[in-house]
Amino acid sequence: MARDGGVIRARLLDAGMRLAQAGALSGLRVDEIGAGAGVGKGTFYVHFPARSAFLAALHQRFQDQPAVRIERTTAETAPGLARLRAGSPAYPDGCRAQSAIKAMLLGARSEPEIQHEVAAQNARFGALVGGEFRAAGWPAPEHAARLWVGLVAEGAVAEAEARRRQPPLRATLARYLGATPV
Amino acid sequence: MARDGGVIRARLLDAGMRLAQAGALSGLRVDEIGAGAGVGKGTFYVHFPARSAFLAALHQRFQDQPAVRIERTTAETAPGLARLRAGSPAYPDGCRAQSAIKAMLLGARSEPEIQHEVAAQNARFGALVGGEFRAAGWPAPEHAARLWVGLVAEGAVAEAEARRRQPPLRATLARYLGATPV
DNA sequence: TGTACATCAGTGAACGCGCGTTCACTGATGTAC
DNA sequence: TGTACATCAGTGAACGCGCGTTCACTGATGTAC
Repeated sequence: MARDGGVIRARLLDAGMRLAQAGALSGLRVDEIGAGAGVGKGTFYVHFPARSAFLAALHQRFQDQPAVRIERTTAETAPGLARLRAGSPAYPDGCRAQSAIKAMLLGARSEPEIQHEVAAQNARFGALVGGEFRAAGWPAPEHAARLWVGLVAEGAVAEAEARRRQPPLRATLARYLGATPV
Repeated sequence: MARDGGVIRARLLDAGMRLAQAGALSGLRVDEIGAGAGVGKGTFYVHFPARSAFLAALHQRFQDQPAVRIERTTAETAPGLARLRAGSPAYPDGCRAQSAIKAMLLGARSEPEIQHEVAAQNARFGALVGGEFRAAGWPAPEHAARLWVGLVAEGAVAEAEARRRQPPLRATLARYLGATPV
């Protein structure tokens, strides 16, 4: 594992993502994950102490992608609603490049085994967004942030179901922020 | 069952709600439900053909309460954003009276066994809300409606976690609709 | 009123299966001399 | 270069447990005569 740079571990995670496209996180089976990665069932436990740790790693890996994308997009914008408007499309874009969105965004929060990790992730994200609302002078920035995160996630799920970008949906998102496009 | 007016069936559903407070829907065990209702495990199958049917009934029963409440609240308001503003607090209020909100609102959509029923419920709700946005002249009323439903649900979950009404959160919800309170 | 019989909700032990986890083993790779 | 040994990722059969579902039985209630 140290020697091969984590190739098999990565392949297991890849397989997990692929399988999560089809169903919920709770539907992932250890042996299917192994089979999907082209390794035996026992190999799974060489790389992960338990199924729940795998789920947590999978979720983390999923969230990394939109997070990185948002950072890159907004690095040079000043805090405030403008930055939210600039950064929010990055979230569905970052998700859309991945396949298991619905399982991740809908299922993860209610998966008891990883609820804690997921909540932590969301809180970190919420804190970031809260800063923007505070800079914009909204009266209850934490609440606004929480709702906004939920809104963006819902939008991402909708795009995932439609299987393509939905500009009117993104415009509607922006409108919720207070912009009123024609 | 016909004779007793469905008392035991109701007690099973009550027990299900009570148990769903603690964990996810997927955590509900048939024998625990029976025990919670004070009946034997086998009795469960006298009243429900399978566990999945029970989950669907539970979710339906949960959604009925906010639905009724919204109808009652908005019956005499004209269509449009005003009606959304008037009706939306009814949703968290209707949920808050119940205990299993998080399981219902977060978990149900990703529970493969009842996904279909849940989606149907949401669609019905979304169509209703879509009418308001259309009346208000929003450019993409279906998208707005879907996002709004998600937003209200997220707000209800947040209130459930806080275990009390959150007026600033509700004000923030209203603000997303375009009102800009001081 | 009393007796025999039918019905059916309720019961919980037993069944069966799926699946996460373990473990003794294999064989490839690295190291010492 | 060759030999012996150590290490450790990979393997899959076997284990064990939890849990949904079944089923033969009980006993209360209703009905016929």
